[in-house]
Amino acid sequence: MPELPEVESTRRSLESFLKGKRVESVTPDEEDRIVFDRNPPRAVKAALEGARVTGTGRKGKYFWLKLDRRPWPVFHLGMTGNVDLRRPGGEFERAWGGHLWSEGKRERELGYLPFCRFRMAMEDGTEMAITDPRRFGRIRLAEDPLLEPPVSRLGFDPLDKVPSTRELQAILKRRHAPLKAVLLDQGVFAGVGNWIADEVLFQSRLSPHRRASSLDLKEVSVLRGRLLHIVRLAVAKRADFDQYPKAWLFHHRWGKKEDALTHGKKRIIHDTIGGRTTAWVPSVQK
DNA sequence: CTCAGTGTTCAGTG
DNA sequence: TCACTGAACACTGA
Repeated sequence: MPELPEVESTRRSLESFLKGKRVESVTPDEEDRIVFDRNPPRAVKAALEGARVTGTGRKGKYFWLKLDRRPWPVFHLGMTGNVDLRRPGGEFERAWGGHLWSEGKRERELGYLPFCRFRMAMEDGTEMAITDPRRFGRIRLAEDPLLEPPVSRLGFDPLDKVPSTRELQAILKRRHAPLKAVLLDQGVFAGVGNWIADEVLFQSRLSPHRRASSLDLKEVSVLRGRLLHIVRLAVAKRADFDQYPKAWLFHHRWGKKEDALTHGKKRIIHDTIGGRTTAWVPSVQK
């Protein structure tokens, strides 16, 4: 699920649950060499246990905990990763969405989270868990996340420093790939994922097949404006889908239904562009 | 049984 | 070197 709004909402939850607290114990999945691809589980455990969380950071879809010593843990949730949190004595709840949603009843009763790859308990009993069925997510250590790959290779974060329309046009001028593919390029638009890219194109009335280099200044300006609007609104809503405006393509794009229509009753079609399913509306997007 | 999926990386090619 | 494309990764659920 996680694109920028889900990850930023997760970071904010972590900030409120963990900041200022000391890590009591860490329980990684000891067998997992996929999620822990660079640093073994025991190294992550050693880095965290006994350290105090002083804050959190994020760029694009990567986020990290700041500790009172180095290195710091850096997380990526991949396609199916999620963070669950619980207050002392409480139940695990998802770190993003309108309300922190509860896990299923069975899991609650058993105190068990399916596909749990990492668990951390603070001195006051607060707990954080990462679940990830597909294991495309990653947990790594870094001395300074912003200065080392992969975070250092990211482009601009739409919530952070955004290039001017002219600067953005200069970047796009160099790219001949379809606009959709370039929007997904984390080296340009850090944090943009499949649904945000499609939503930006829909609201900008631009075809996902357009070559990025073909946009005129006005089109770049609209694209830039829609990107900022969509990301800011989604973050303001804490990535609670139900609160996104009814007119957003988001609510109608799922399922690849043959007869899918937008809020305005326009036909939605699905193409594969940049290797990803792209939902778009030919009668609106040119 | 087959296939797609809210993501990233790497190999091959131009 | 850079840009682009498609496959691979891992696993569930439709």
